[in-house]
Amino acid sequence: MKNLEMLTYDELLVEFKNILKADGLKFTSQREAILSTLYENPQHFTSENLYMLVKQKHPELSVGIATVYRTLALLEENGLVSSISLGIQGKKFEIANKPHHDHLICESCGKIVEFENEKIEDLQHQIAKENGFVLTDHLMQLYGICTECQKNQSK
Amino acid sequence: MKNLEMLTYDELLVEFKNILKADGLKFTSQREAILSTLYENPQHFTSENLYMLVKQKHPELSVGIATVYRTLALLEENGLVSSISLGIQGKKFEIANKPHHDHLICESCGKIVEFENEKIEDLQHQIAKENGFVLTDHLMQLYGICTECQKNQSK
DNA sequence: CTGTGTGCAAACATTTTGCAAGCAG
DNA sequence: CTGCTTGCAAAATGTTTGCACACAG
Repeated sequence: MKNLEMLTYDELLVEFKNILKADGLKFTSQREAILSTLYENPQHFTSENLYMLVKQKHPELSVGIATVYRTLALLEENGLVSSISLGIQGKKFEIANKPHHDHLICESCGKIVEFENEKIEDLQHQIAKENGFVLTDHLMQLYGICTECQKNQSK
Repeated sequence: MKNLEMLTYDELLVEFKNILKADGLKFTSQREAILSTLYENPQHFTSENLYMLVKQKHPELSVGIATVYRTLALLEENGLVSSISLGIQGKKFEIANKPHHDHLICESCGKIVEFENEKIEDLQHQIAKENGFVLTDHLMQLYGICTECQKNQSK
């Protein structure tokens, strides 16, 4: 697969259209609305959040929640979005046009900070190797209390 | 909290009873059945799996799925079981009487291998610190294909 | 006895699916 | 035109809750 890091929206769109064409699928206004909303809001969305925002940004389209689910699944299968599953906050999605990274999550306010660390990635590959696994993916989430919430708690 | 690593079942039971007493809760045969089933089967259970196994092992009790959920929540709050949430496989629980570890998961057969790596833990703390977080917990899951599934796939 | 714990069924939240109509190619 | 895509509502899934009875302390 092409390297998706730091694509512009137009490049992302072309990439999406290519994927659709390759699979005999169609480019629809709903699919574009979902992709553009994800691109313009590089946050972490639940399906519900995204559904709301897409409706708000594209009131002319009648987008159903089912389409959001179906499109997210399609985008995720093709690597255009990635998801993390947080415990109580549910599953969240984000556009995958940035370098691989992991998440640091504030247990108090829900804030998500992204980070990358090559040393850890190396160690992960080493661990997989030691256990005879071929590594395909990984998930690392650090939970803690952010600076601001630490202050608020001590009040 | 007391260090729960490598407790015998009797020690674990005492620990559980102490927690119950401290909270004004009661020790019931259902709660014991669930705890002992978890202890005797140090695997990773979904709520449903555990429910089935408890019923099978204790046919004299009529244990409901609601009790399994309630007891798992109680045990997890008190650190006697821990859970990981796998994407499609759902949330899984395991008894927490062993040292902290993370999981290496085969995407083909679902096998789960446990591992621990101090270097990674150190790096995680360092990352949290750099971002002003106080780390309370973390989750790391490596996904890959295990040795056996690699063989089967190449057939 | 008192109040917690229980199973059951209903309620819930989230996600998936069947369907007939819409529309991209 | 063809058949993929859509919204809708129904269904399925996983989890929680209200309730009346059971039972631990």
